[in-house]
Amino acid sequence: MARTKEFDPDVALQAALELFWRRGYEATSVADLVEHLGIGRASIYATFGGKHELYLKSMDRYAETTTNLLVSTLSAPGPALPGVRETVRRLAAECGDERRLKGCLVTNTAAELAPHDTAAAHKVQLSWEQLETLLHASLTRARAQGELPEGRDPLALARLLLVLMQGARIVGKASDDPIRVRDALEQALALLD
Amino acid sequence: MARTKEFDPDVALQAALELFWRRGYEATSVADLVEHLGIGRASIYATFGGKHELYLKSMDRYAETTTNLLVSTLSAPGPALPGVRETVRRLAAECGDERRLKGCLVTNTAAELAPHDTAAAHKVQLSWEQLETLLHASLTRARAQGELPEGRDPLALARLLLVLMQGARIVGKASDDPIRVRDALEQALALLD
DNA sequence: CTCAATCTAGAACGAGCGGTCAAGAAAGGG
DNA sequence: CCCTTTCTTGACCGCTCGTTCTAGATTGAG
Repeated sequence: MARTKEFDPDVALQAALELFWRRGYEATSVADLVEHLGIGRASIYATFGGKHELYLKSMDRYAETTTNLLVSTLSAPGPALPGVRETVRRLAAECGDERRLKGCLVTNTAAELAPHDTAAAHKVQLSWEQLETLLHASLTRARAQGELPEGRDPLALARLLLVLMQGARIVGKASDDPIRVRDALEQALALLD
Repeated sequence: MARTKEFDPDVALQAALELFWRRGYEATSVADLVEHLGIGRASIYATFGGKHELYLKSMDRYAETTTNLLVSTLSAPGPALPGVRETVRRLAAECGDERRLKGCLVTNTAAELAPHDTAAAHKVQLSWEQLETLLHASLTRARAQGELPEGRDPLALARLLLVLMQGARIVGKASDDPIRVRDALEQALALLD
């Protein structure tokens, strides 16, 4: 048999995610990854295949985590709107502390890589499709349960929230005034009353 | 006297803006700039000072152009809301053709540079401040003229539009379905009725 | 104990980066 | 015509990038 790995690939992937999330793709060098993952250069290439593949795998890990959180928030029985509000308000809270600097990995990827990296762009589209679908489902349920006034379009509202959430991540990243983002998000939530 | 320049610095700056706008900061090399500006490497450094300074000057040029367009659209006499609607709908139109791939230089800068480039971050904040102020002014005028229903908060609405517009640029960049962005923007415009 | 397999550590690779410099060309006042 | 000044050209700098390779260490089956 062969020698056993001295590190946990899952832990290393999480560390890579943190780094890419905070600094972006181009600004993260392989040397940075070696330092923060605590494993050798060659081990990274043997385990993950290279910088670009590692980034894509980090995106997968990120999507799993956020989807799980999203599903559990939006799938509570009973009224559906509170889950939607909580999702939006959690975002507003993140834009109010230091987490805002990292933004959202999907949003960051859309801005930095999507125009010239089809694999990354595809993952971005999948993530947005999923978020839109989950919001659409919740809003449809809300309307069926009478939580949403007549005449509101659940799909269009879901798209509004989707686009607004991406904007909030971007604005939060470069604007140190959390009130601006909170105002915007609260205005959108007012559309649900 | 000395030899005269063989190129127009203004034209060169505009070409640099186009390149940075399309590809971003890191992905644009000095060699790319030499090729697209049609001037020598040393001329770039003598005229603009270097890649980073050239980027900041490109941001200034971009801000001038967009501010001029914005002001002229929002400053028509009479009703104020049509100008706001036109501004938002023009954005929706841009997200529907190939211009969506470039996004907005300010939004792109916020995503790529703001966390670790204070000079760029400052220019981003100025641009947003200006957009928010102009929208706020128009919405305030609209309410004073009775175009906006009672109970609407002009500043909060301006912030909603600001954040939403940034989101639209990002989503438009990586999503080839223009309906999604248009739905979102139209939903927001519905808040003005 | 042997051996094949798989790990780790780190040197080394070519390519590309942003930036600089030296040499020659153009312009116009004296 | 000369001379100072500023331009252009293109070679060149040191450095960092992502990736590969080599050498040696560790593993467990036979």
